[in-house]
Amino acid sequence: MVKMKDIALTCGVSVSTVSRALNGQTNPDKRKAAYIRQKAQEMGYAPNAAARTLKTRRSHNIGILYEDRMDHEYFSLLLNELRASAEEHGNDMTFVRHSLHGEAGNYDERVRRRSLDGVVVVQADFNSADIIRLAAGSIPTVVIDHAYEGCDCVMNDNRGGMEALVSFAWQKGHRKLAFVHGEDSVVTRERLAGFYKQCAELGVRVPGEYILAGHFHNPMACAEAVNALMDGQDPPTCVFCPDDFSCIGALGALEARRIRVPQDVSLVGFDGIRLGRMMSPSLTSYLQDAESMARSAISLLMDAIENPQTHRPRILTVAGSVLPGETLGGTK
Amino acid sequence: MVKMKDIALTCGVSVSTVSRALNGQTNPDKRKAAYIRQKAQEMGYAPNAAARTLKTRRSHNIGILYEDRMDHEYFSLLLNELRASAEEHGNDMTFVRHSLHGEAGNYDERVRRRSLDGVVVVQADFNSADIIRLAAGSIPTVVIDHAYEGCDCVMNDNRGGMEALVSFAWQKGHRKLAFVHGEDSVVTRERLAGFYKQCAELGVRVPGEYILAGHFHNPMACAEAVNALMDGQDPPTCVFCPDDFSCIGALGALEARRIRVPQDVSLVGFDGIRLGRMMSPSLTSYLQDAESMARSAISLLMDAIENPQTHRPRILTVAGSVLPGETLGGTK
DNA sequence: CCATGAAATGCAATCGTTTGCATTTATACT
DNA sequence: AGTATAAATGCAAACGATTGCATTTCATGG
Repeated sequence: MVKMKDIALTCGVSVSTVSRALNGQTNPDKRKAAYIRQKAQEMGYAPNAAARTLKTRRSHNIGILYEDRMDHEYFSLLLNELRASAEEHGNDMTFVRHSLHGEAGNYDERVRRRSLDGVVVVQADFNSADIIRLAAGSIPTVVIDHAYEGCDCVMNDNRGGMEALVSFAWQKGHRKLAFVHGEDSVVTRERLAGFYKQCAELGVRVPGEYILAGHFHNPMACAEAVNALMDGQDPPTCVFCPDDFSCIGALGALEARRIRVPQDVSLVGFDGIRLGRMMSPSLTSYLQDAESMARSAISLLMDAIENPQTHRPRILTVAGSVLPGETLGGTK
Repeated sequence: MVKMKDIALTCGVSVSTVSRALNGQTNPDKRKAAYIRQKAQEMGYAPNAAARTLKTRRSHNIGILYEDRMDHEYFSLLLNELRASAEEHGNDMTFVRHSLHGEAGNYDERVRRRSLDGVVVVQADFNSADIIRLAAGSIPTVVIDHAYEGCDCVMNDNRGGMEALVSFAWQKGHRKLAFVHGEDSVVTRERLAGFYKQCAELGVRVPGEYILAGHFHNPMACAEAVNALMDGQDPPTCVFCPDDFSCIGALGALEARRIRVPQDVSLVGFDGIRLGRMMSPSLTSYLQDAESMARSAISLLMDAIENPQTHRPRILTVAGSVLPGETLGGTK
């Protein structure tokens, strides 16, 4: 493994000079610096990140906290954009371990151990003491799709998205709107708020039995909820699902009952996954702008890392867009 | 940031003793070691990975090389299982950067820079000189779904899977089997081999026009190919697609032509994505055993890392299973 | 030609661990 | 009790970079 010392030897200069030449300092004069850089290149030099981190206390490596399985397209996309954005800022991306040999996690400890410059919390149990401690601590942290007091957050515009979807359904003539929502969380509360607000705005009455608790990313739970809705006295004409994946469960449930979508009942998802556009009937959904969210998150994080004294935590909301599809039709 | 020196001071011992106590060496006697460990815990000590890496040349961090977007469920699953498996072996997982500030990648250099103990190549341009250099180099590397001479590889049983699918369709009465395959690669060649072999075995004639080149994970390309097949003189009764996602494109194309699936034409995918089971008609597919593949890959990698002298590269094949679905029906 | 100041360079300490070797302390045996 | 032996401990040198400070080099102007 070639190191600065080797380069110094070959070039007949000191290690300090090599360091300064390679790091683009002003000191070594241009010709010599260029020469050193060329030699370094030729010799296949790669700076040792561990040594650099040890000395400078900057690892140029950011942590990604992702507890769940990575089979949710929205999160996969987010993850990918985060990585791309991190790379653009010259950072690597390391997963922060959840558990090690079965023992539960102490995220703060793991981040310090690897000298990570900051962390993006993509998906986690937001009520766990461990995450809360991390968010409240002094390590630069950006949380996605959850809001903590005094911590940087980037959220999809769940409220606005829901409002837009409700309006969209209303324009198509729907007046009986049901909402199967996901687990209690900031996301769910925002969507509920948007749903209620827009219904109120449009003068749509929402009977209590039209609001059901389901689960995110769980087609079976959504199917059950839809069955319950259809068994009710006065079934809705349009059902909003927790997400696209769940929506597909709803689709299956309706089909099993010989209820046609969208002729008899319309369905609306959330996320805007690619498959939703390909399948038939295509899903009506809300496309979250994962790329924009990721860029914002990394921007916030970089600012927190580079300007720790002036940085003030912010909560950013990123708008998406309604994605029209065949599951939402007009009413008779 | 509390370090060994601080613990040493509080405990009235030397740094070496702290180090040995914490690393479970035999040296310090049990009582003292326990005391030191307890103090360390109390003081919130986290070992500095950078320092340790610098000294020991082991980072306990493995690289993941993933060039493409992470929106392919099979790869997402694989990635997740790799991470879980890596963690079980006490390793973190860091993405190996693809490009930095636009400049193309030199993977070898990036791996050395971070002192990564090894790399898992999940998805990459297997023909690029850069990947080939990495696979041929001395850094422990495991490649997934591609075969390099003298390098550890873990492959899904593409050949066997294809054979099983062909048999399955044959049992259902299909005799006109078409295959839209993905980009040229080891995976595609294996699947083609399996397809031809099993057809030959069963005495099924395969006209040249039944074999079409498509693309992986590209529903539109697959739809086009299926259209071409249907426009032919003697359309097949069953079409094998490059993967489930593409298969959905085929489904759409057939629907657009008012060809019913599976009554008129059957479809078969590959991957076994979860959505395929939820949607309607559900997809007939081949479920790749991502968990098993990931575990094998990490096992191989750990062996290569820990026993560099005795380790001999191997090519492992992991079998999956046929996933019956509604897109494959019997023939009249 | 020499004094002067700026630019270039090198020296050496440091970051937090690990570890071989020397030294101290404890243990056991005669 | 004295000695041989083993266990425990500490010292100090790495690992590969960065950087403040001292020193050298060099160009410039008087």
